[in-house]
Amino acid sequence: MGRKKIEIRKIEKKSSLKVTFSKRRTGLFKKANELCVLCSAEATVIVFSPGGRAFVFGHPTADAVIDRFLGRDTDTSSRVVVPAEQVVHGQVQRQYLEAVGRAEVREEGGFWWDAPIENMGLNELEQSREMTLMMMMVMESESGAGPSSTTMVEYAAPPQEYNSSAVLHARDLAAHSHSQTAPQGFDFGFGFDEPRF
Amino acid sequence: MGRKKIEIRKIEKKSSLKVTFSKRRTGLFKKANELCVLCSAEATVIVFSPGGRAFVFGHPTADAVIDRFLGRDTDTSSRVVVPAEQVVHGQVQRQYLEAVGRAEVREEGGFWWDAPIENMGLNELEQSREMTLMMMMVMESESGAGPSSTTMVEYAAPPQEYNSSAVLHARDLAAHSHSQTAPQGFDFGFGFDEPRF
DNA sequence: AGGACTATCTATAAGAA
DNA sequence: TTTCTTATAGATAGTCC
Repeated sequence: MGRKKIEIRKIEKKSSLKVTFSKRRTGLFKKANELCVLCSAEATVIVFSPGGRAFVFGHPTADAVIDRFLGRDTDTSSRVVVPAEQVVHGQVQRQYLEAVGRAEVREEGGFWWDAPIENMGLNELEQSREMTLMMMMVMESESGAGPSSTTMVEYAAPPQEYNSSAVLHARDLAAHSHSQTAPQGFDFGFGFDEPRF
Repeated sequence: MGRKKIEIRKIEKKSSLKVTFSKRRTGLFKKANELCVLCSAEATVIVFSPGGRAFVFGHPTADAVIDRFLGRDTDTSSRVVVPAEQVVHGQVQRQYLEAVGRAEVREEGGFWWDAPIENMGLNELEQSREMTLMMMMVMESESGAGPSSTTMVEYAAPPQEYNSSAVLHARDLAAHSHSQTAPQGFDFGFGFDEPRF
């Protein structure tokens, strides 16, 4: 899709690889976003660069999950990469967080699934339990149990390299939703009698 | 990208939505795959259709994780959607599972991370712990600790609607790898002294 | 690292099988 | 609902900032 056709095989040239990784990662997230909006689907994408940095598109839940495994505290931030606008379409509420520089922002209402994310200071076992719950919530949110929120976040890979002065956490961003109330049940546009897809 | 430009907003026409979802999901997975191969990156994509069915592209780990949350046993199968070929590129070994009808296949060597996946019959808490470990392994595998395997799998959404006669689990498929031994460390083509990406 | 700029290549909307 | 076809919209390789 460029000046020249390329084979799909590892790019050996270091500089090209970086550029391509960046461009295609952005493209992948954009595609994921379009799929979500067009089809009222729920997509979560996690990409690890060869250097070990995690880039995430998806639920704030995935957001928190990654944080945990990077050994971060909730107040530790990660750099927001994408959403320049927030959109709410159809009956499945969907919102995009918008980066607002380093401004401090608090959520207006917050989602029902945000609560457990804020519980810090758990022991290892409890954290595991919590993650399980979070994962389940991801699944449940799709079942029509709650609103849906999508965001794209870039995570600095090694905690020790974390630079708090240049990053912003998704959870600290304002959620410019038109409505944060849970929709009264989803209308997917087709019945459940039919074979699901 | 078709005969006509479309707005990125919820498709109301039921039939169009289905077709678009299917096409774009496939396209998204393809893009994820290309990103992985081109850049030695590690991508995991989970898409929930509006009907609640989960489609996954990524590690067999993600595979197992999803299984767990769908309340399935390891021996429960899911339908393989994609990989028509297996590929091994560069120094980061990457392999694609190939669907072989309903034939029963066993892994030749299996990966180091497959072991915990086979441990069934755990209590809820242990399962959580296990999942935690699996998630961590996903992270670690990117750090150069082990080989990398990618597969695309479609999961029937509700366990109760699971139809064992028409599906095939990725873990039951033959891994046509040229080599299943762990690579002697990864060469990402650039040093770690430099800023990671 | 990200943008900007094209020439090209690729994904896909529509429609029909 | 997977496939094929074709016209187009969109993504991106190469290159310069």
